[in-house]
Parts: sequence; C-alpha cells; structure tokens
Amino acid sequence: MSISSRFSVGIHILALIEINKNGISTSEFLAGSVNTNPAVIRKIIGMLKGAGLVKVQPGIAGAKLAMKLSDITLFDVYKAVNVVQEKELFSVHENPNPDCPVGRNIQETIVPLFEVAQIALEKSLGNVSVEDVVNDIIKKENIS
Amino acid sequence: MSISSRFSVGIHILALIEINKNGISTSEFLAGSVNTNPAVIRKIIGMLKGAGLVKVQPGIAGAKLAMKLSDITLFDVYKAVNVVQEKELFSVHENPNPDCPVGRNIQETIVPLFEVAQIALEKSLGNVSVEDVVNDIIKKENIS
DNA sequence: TAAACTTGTAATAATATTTGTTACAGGTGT
DNA sequence: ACACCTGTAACAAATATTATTACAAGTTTA
Repeated sequence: MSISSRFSVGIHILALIEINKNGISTSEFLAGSVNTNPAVIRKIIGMLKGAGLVKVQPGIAGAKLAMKLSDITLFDVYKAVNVVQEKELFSVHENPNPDCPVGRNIQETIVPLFEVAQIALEKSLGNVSVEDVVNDIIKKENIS
Repeated sequence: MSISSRFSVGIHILALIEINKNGISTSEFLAGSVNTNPAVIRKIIGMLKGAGLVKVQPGIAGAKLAMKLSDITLFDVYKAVNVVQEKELFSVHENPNPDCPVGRNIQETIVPLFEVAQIALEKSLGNVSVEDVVNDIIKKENIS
C-alpha cells in the first residue's frame, strides 16, 4: 500500500500554476504536464480550492494561487487532497477477540503509538513549503 | 489509503505469543484472538520468521519468540511484514511531461522530501518495543 | 444571441490491492 | 496408521485508486 498520488499531483499543480503564472492554467494544460485526464485535475483542484489554496471559478478558464506559496506547506497539500484520514494512516484489524487479554486491549494500546508515528510524518511534511519545491525545480533547470 | 493491518496483526501475534508463553500458540489459537483465518496468521508468521523474530517449524505446533521482546521494535515488525516498501510510502504519479519544466523535475524534487517524511515515521516506530506494548496491555488488564 | 470555451460533477470502467477462503502437500508425534 | 500441525498456492470477495466519458451550467467573444 502506498499514499495516493493525488498528493504528488497536488504539489505538481501548485508548482505549475506558479511557474506558469503569466499564462492561464486550465485543467487541460495542467493535465498535459501531469499526464493524466483533465477531469482528474479538476477534481484535485476542487480539493485544493476547498482548502483555500487556489482560486477557480466555473466557466472562467484557469486556476490561480490563493495564498503565497511560501505559506503553503506540503502538509497543507496533503490535508487538502485528503490522502490520509486523521489518525488513520495505519489500519488496525477489526474485532479482535474480547475474550483474550491481548484481543481486548490491542487496539487501545496500539492506536496512540500509530498516531505518534503519523504525526512525526506530518510534521516532516510541514517543514517544507511548495515554494521550496518550486525553487528546487528552478535550480535544477538552471544547472542543466 | 492506509497501511495494511498486517502490521497491527503482526504486533498482536508477538504480544500474544509472549502472554501465552506457557501455552502453545498455534495458528488457530492466534487466529481466534486476532479474529481471522489461520492461513492469514501462518502467512504473517512466515514473514516474522523470515525476519528472525519468531521460530516455527513445519509440523510442530506453535510459534515461539526468537528474540527478547525488548529488542523487537515496532519498526522491526513493520519491516518484517512488509507493509511499506523502502522509499515507497508515498506514490508519485508516473510519466509527467518531460517537455514541461515542472513535469521533468517534479519527481526528482519530491521523492527525497517524501523519503525524509517516511524516515521520520519509521524512526518513531523504532522508539517503541513490543515489550512496551505487552507491558501496556498488562497494565490495562490490572487496572480494570 | 449563438458559438466556443471553460469548470464542476456524476457515472462508469479498468486496474490494483487487500483480505479471506479453501485445499492440500508434507512434516511431526502418538 | 492416525490426528494434528505448518507452509503455500490458487482462488474469491471486497475495497480503493485512477482513468474515462458525458454533460449541465457558467463565461467570453464575436
């Protein structure tokens, strides 16, 4: 199992809107860069919009950033596109046997430990902004 | 998406082998506590065995611990049951457009950031032993 | 106003993944 | 010989992910 690529696509979209800021970033344009279907892009953009990260309007071509990229962390994107539910990165087997000391306690014991690990992951994502991503792309472009 | 419950089942199995150390932990017994099919347990035990965490032999009933529980961290179990491939917790969309500056750099830019986050998660799992889990279960049992 | 374009969204399909089930070969001990 | 176990493969069922198609409704331009 792995975390949905909606997350990496979301980052891609935000970075490309920025780099294409003098142009119009339609779902078709973005889809051409991500290499997927425009409807997929529109769905993800809808999620980014719901989180207040981009501005889009029905009928009006193009998505714009709604915040400074330096204020958008990877964690914000991760939450926006909803790839992992809160406290549910790890799934725990259901209905262990209540007649067994391990069965009746395992969930309560394990879930907080999993939460700590999930938070460590999310904190790490919070340390990087999409601006950092854009800067890295620009740097890579200039070198090569 | 979420990480396979093989992980939580693996922890459950190890904890129960310990708590049942005076008895015989057959796959059927363990399956009864986890509440799943014995074949599922045997498969997971096979993985734990492959990682050197338990001892089992064909034909001989029962699994035994192969290491001190205090030396087995949740990270060891996590690796053993193979729920997440190395560096692949996050999936990244394939074949972005090489004719776009974002498309041709996004993977190289993002993958290392995802790795850092994954390592933060794994480090957190490494801070807890299965013995800690067992002790917590015992504590909960004594209180109630 | 009509035509050409867009976004938003739903329905559907294709694919992959996870979990459970069944079956049985082969080992062990009585 | 019998009863029991583990190891494993084949299969089925349930779920999740991604892509595709279609179209209503908004906007712009001519």
